[in-house]
Amino acid sequence: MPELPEVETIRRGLSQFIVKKKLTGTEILCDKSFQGGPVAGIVNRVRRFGKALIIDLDNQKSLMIHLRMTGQLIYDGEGRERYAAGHPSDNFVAALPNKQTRVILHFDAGTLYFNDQRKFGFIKVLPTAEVEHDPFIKKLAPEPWDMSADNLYAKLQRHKHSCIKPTILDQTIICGLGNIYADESLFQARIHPERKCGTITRTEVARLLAAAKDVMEKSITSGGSTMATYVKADGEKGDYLEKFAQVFHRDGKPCLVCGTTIIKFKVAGRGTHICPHCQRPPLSEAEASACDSSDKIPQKEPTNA
DNA sequence: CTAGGATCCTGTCAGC
DNA sequence: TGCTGACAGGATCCTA
Repeated sequence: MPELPEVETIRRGLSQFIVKKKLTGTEILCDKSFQGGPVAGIVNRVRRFGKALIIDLDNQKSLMIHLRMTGQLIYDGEGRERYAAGHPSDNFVAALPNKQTRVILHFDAGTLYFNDQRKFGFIKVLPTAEVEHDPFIKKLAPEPWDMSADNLYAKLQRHKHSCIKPTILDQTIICGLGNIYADESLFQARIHPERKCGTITRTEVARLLAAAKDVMEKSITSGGSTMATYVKADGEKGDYLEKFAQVFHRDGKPCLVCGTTIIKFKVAGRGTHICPHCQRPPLSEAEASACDSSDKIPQKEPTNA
């Protein structure tokens, strides 16, 4: 799915097109993709909590939308405009609804299609007052901009035996990072994704937090990333990967910092990209126990040729 | 409590 | 061409 920058890009785009418009009804093409009863009303605003999008109506009802891995939102204006976010494919120009359309939201002056290939995403109707008490929303950690390095360090200490990468993908630890930005942040902070959280120094945590903010800010500024899958809410392709990605999907290519070949491997089941020179591998148990200097960053020389 | 793996679902792509 | 297995920008559930 889109990560935080993509969802924020979608939020900004969608706000322009549906705020003040009237949602007149819904068509559910896939029961799994929609929770709740019939809904209608004027759109007051479009909010975002982490990677979840919230459309508030003027009658105390809200729609919560989570795109997960393959969701996309396509807004058809009054004939001319089509604004899309999510899986670009041909859905942006093809006739809708199509095979992947799960829910259709009818507005008085347009139509919003929720497409989702893998059906992991969903739209849920709930009272506006309950949005912030929703189990998913409630559990979300602060976003990097609202979190101190000390706070993050303390949280990582509670998972000291876990690898750093899957831990920062946990939205209850830090909110907003997904697979791309986790890889990019770790690269920028020069931290190997398999380092145990307990070995990450305060200095490194500060660097990681700064990197997370930096890569996501840059992506939001450029309108979100694209991997042939995600485009801006106005249908233009975001170009984060081309412009800013240092490691993601660059395996086999030279590191832009040192020239070492970027490699891809799996960490906790997720595809992971690193520069093996810039991101030194973690120490082995034996090496770690031989090193008792706590202010020293435990790293060893790269082993790649 | 943490840690790791399986799982939801469909489509695409590489390799026979 | 057709088949098969691997994989995919997320998050939850189950087990140890």
